[in-house]
Amino acid sequence: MEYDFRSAESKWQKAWEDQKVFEAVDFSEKPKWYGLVEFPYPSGAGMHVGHIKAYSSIEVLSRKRRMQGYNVLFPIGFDSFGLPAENYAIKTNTHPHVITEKNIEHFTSQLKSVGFSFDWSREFATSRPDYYHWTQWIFLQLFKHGLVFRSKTLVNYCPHCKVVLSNEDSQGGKCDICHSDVVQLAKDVWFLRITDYADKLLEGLKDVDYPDSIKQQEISWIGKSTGAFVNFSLKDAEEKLEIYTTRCDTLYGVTFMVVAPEHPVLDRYKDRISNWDAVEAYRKESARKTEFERTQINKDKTGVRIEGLTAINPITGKEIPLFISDYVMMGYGTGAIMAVPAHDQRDYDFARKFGVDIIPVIEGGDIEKEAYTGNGTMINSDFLNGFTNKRDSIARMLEELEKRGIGRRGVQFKMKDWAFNRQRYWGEPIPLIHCPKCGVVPVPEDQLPLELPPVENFEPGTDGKSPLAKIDSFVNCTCPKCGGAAKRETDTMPQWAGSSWYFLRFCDPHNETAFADRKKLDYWMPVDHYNGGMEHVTRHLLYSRFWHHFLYDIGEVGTPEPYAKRTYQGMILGSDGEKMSKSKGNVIDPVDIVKEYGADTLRTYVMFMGDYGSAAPWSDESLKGCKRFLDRVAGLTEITTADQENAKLESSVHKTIKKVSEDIEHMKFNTAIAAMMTLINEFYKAGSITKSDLINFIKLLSPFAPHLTEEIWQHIGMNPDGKTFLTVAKWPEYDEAKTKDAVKEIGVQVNGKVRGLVELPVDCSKEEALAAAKADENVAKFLKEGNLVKEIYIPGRIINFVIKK
RNA sequence: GCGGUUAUGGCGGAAUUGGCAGACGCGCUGGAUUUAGGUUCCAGUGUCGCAAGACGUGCAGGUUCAAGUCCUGUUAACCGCACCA
Repeated sequence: MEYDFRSAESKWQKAWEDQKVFEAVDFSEKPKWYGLVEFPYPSGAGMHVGHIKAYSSIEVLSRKRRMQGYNVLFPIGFDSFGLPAENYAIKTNTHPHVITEKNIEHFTSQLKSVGFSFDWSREFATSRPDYYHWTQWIFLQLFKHGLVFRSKTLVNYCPHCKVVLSNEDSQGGKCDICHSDVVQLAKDVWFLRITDYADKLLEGLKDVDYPDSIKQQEISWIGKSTGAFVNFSLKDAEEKLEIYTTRCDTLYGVTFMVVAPEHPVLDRYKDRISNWDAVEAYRKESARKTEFERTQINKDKTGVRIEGLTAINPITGKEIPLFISDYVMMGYGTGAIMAVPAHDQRDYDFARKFGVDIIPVIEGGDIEKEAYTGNGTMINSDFLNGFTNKRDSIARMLEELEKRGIGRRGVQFKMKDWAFNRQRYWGEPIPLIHCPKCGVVPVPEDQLPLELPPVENFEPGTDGKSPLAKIDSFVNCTCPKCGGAAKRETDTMPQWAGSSWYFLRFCDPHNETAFADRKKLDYWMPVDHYNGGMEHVTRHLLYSRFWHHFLYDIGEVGTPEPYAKRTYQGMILGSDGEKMSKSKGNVIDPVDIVKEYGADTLRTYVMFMGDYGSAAPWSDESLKGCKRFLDRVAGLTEITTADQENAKLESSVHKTIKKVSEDIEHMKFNTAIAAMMTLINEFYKAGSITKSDLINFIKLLSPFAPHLTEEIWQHIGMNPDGKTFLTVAKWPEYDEAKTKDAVKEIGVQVNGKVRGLVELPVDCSKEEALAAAKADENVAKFLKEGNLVKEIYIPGRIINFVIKK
């Protein structure tokens, strides 16, 4: 068959679109299937090959589901708020809206050229008011339920981007956008209380089908630990200093305390601290350090002893010294610790440097050399002496602490509340109003969307305020509560806000009276299969699960978890094995590939290049191999000349249907394609095939190479009216009986080494099998070398003779 | 330091879960077609060996009739978190 992919691909894309083949129908007799991919940020650079790989898995599954008779929702939209558009706007003095819409248009045509079967009728962009109306609405619900709060605390601040960042956006002490070092600044910040949902986010993982690697990463990010809060008295003071510990049973070994430099207790006792100058100098120094310096260059412990304040070990009553040191973080626990130098290496290092006592309370190790962190019998610990099990001694101590009223059981999370405001223009305005009389007042829901006002200059202010702060007409407003003069919040939401609920909007994208109709949500949700990048596990995935759990709690959605199943794709590396980057010059533009080799070749190659979840380098040669395969598929029409089904070929076809069907389900796309390559090799070897063989073959290939197979389908007369598409034809079924061979060639081993091959009926008896094996000349030769002591026959697998020499 | 993942030809990777290691593709070698290059087609291709055969899944042991797969120890690489009390 003559096949020109350039004309055929655009022809079929148009035909599918005209006939609305991929539009999902709300409510249907068919079973529903909701497949989701992470909607793209419409960057000016356009589509990346990574997008192709990320989307192709759900694309293939969606196409297969349609052929299997499902009502499929496979939507796409744009996550279009964000810094790149804004920075570009600053550079070129163009409105980010204009740039964004232009990029969306460009991205749309690129995505369409690959032939993805998205339901474009549901497309939306998070930066359009009809969408962010509802992002703001959900924010107001969070506010009304006490999950939004403002607090002046130390936050991650990027001096380059001039924005406050969430913990998730500053992992490793680097700004996620520009990779500058993040500094700690005390700022007034809006937080979302994601920590209130820490337990639910942890528990919810038990009910979803995510790979362990994803679950583990979420679990460690949430970082739940159980332990105890213990109150330490300060000598001659009312105040108690509370600490958090996971090993309260080592309390007898506590010989000093350390508080974080930022700990507020110090200010309250300023007058009593005789070396206040030294304390303050140390505080200033650690404040100046970046997160990187504080955590990475930390081998040498530094600190200052606080003169004039003494703590008391609540269990022994002994006086112990108090220090400040930046190895204690204000952001975890209470910002103060009890130090057990005998059994914690950090405390040990500190104690050695500052000459504090080291009292062992667990037997074992060599305290002269290092802290002992292993298990052992409790010593020097009064009522705990003799305990050998950590769990028992902790339980016993907790009991004692509670009895004496000096401590209690407690839980801590590493995860922090979500810093939710950005001092930038291109994001959802936070719908809150500051009223001098009423305090913080939410914008009434009927006034949503609170639209972004036009701005002349997108540059963030040097005063750490958003560009919106410069627009008087936006800032000045009346308080919805008292009607007095008030000021609007001028910060916007972070980039992650819009994507925290977008999968819900796809269920009802044009709704003007609600974020989505509840009946439609109940029909489509949860997402059956969500594929995306590993880099979103501790951000988008966590954030969106949080919002969904919240919406569930307030009765807006029907399930706590939004995604029934989550998978991820491995990265496509440059052909040099390095991560693709402009500076390395190893970037592959998928649009170039579509133009030169066709969308089908690109799609097939991306799915064939290796294990879906693993990184794999790009190879032009392998890509050409896939093109060759598809050309051979096009050539199949030439050999579709047989009238009679060849039994052997028929069996191969059925085996392949089974293999491809199962492999797609398990996301083993590479072996699915390999099986089709094997089959086509058999086809050509046989010389001729039947029309039925061809139809089954193109059906299997259709999800991967939809254009070529659609063209063949028409070519062989299966689409007479131009509307009977292969794309929605019935997925082939296999006959289990025909996938089973009557005879099978199996290996014959002597002492575990293969010495021959015999062809045997699958159901043949042990006697027959062994006889046939022994008849093999080479096997017989090896059997002569010793006495036969054992005969093993596993039908269909192996024969093994054990001989003794 | 903690958690996770991985290690198989020249390369990307297979192996129905303990049963013929290297499917499929790339590359390479030889041949055919072609004026040549490219394309296409045929044959070959783990290593050593003329062969018989021996060896072979990071390394060292072990279990088993049989180990890429299970167990013990070990090394390396990658990813995530990290002074988390």
